[in-house]
Amino acid sequence: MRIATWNVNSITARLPRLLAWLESTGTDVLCVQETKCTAEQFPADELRELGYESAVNATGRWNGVALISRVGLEDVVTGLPGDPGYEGVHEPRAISATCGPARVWSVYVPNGREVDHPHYAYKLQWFEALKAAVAGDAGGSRPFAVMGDYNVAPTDDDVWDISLFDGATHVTPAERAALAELRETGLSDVVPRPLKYDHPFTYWDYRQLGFPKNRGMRIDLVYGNEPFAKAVKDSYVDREERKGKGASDHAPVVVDLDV
DNA sequence: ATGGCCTGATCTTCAGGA
Repeated sequence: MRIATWNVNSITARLPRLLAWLESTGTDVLCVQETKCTAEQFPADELRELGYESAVNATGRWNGVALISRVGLEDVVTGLPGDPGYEGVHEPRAISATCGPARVWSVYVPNGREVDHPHYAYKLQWFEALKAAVAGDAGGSRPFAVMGDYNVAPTDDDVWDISLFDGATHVTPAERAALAELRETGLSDVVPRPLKYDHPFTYWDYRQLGFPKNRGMRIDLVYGNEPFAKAVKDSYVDREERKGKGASDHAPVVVDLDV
């Protein structure tokens, strides 16, 4: 089974690329982030024509997550149980379902903006709720993974130049501690291989030739439990999809499972 | 080419992204 995660930065703007990519890669299950659409605008019909079911948690121009599957989509849970909310709003940042042999989450962790911004405290609270919500399945015997845009670079090597991140979000000890606590529920970081250069970055800023200069970050992560991790045969970042006009600023992370 | 983003909505300017 081929499973992947991809922050598409608007599923409406990305639709032609998304459909072509699903067909060319033969992906069975895709976790999507930043749909940037309402539930009504979500392209369920176009996906169904390709043979995919979909489940979506989206409310408009910001955030939004989805699961797309051609191997089953059952027991959908929309949203994050215990979600702390931001300014009184429960944003669409999580959805989970059973897709064939695996239980899967698609998550879009809050950005945090600045370390002293309320959004950063929200980010850490959101991680706490995520940990509590996934702990049971993480320790279970069924293949299970939390996949998505974590908005945290796990190590200094996961950004192109750590010296440029002094005081910035995405690399702070508190954010990395949140990742470590999440792993302690029984999850491990399924690190993909890069298709070029020496590090599997998954995001490159649109600005200042970030992609051609490989000024990237690895912030799109696959956290799998032991049965999931044992089934991994290959994993890679599809940087080809970051190329050219009409690309998202994130590349898909693909995982091939022997399940 | 010596400087260079993209998205959708509040829609010709903005917030947000990371």
